Amino acid sequence: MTLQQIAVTSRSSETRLRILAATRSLLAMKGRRGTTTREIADEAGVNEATLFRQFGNKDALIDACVEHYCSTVELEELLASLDGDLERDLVRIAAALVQRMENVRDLIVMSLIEEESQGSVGEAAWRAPTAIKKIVAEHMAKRIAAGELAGNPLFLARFFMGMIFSYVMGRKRFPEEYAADPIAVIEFQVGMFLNGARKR
Amino acid sequence: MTLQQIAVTSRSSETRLRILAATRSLLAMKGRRGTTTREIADEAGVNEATLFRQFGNKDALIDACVEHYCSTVELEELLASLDGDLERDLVRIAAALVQRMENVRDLIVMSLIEEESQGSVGEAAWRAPTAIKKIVAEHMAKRIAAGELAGNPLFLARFFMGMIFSYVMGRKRFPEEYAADPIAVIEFQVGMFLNGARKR
DNA sequence: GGTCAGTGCAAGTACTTACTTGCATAACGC
DNA sequence: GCGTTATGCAAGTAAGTACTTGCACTGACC
Repeated sequence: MTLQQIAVTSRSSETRLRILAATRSLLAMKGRRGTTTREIADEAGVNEATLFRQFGNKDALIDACVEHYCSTVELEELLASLDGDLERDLVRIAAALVQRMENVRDLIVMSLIEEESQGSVGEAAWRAPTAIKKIVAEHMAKRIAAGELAGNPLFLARFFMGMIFSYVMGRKRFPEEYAADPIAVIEFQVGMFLNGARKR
Repeated sequence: MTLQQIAVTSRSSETRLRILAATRSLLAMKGRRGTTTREIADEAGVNEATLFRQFGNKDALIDACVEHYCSTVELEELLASLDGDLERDLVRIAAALVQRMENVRDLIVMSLIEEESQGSVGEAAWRAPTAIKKIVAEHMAKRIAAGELAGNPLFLARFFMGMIFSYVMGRKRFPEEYAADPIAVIEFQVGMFLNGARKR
């Protein structure tokens, strides 16, 4: 690869990013079929032909978009931030989960539509959340072993994840109801969860 | 209206039902834009022209479909089935919520897509669930007043609803994970909720 | 038997949309 | 200045899609 090619690639990769961003936002609003390539090009401030020259066709573009925004997340920092205090740890995990889920919220919704759930969206959208869910399950298992919590670690993890999931979706669909401080809501939810699962 | 018209109407109303059913199932799979009138007609075993003669245009058809499947639910029998036992009542409410939400699950998902949430789907899909949510909130208020539960009735109702919501969605998206007996899951969830909210 | 609404059928219209293509131009490294 | 590469522009193609229309048929009612 010559120096020229490198420079050229960097120019083109910038337009690629703009196209991906436009695709993403339109996809969230209108869905796969509702989004037209012309709209994407306009939103990205790019000619429609450029879009096809870069990605080949619409499907490949959407695949690239999904992959780009669902790249595997580094979760080491999350794990590193846990300090052993049950409630504090769960709040931190919940906060991370809320953040990652909101990042790909629209893609998650798309993955719930039957047609999309078989495509690339279905798997990719849940990558970060399921990774965190695994962490949660392991955490639960430890705490159960330590006698702090009671129940099945997988069930608890699912419950925990569902709690966050419904919060993220609720905030999107009913913003006026969920106007409260997110931290406070997270703490309330974790509190409910902890009371519910704590061994008594 | 002559007797002939009545008979005719009953014939046409049967085809209307078939069209509505077809619309619904395709809508769930492919979304508003992804569903074509030709597909609907084929699925309903009806000529495409009939579809337009009956409903005028595609939008009106979809509106009619949504309205038809989101008709207000009679909740008296639910209220009547409550007997004052906190846990048993909550299980019954949860079961009703699961059932109604699953009935309109696809429409609920559609209502989460930005474009649809302004249309007729957005409001109609949540009719039954919000009606039940109101019941839940009143129930919670009573139990809080009675000193059995602690917290804000609205928050509790939201939490309760979110719990069920995530279960219904989870069952759709990850059927293998949620293969367990629904009743058992509901009881588990209600148990978690109760422990979480119970005054201590 | 005659009437009439509801439907099937086939063809057609107007529009959108994914995708292409040929050419001019701008950016960049040499 | 020169070649290469990415892009803009404009026009076009092929397919799909919402919706229409005219005609023939059926089946219930009078």
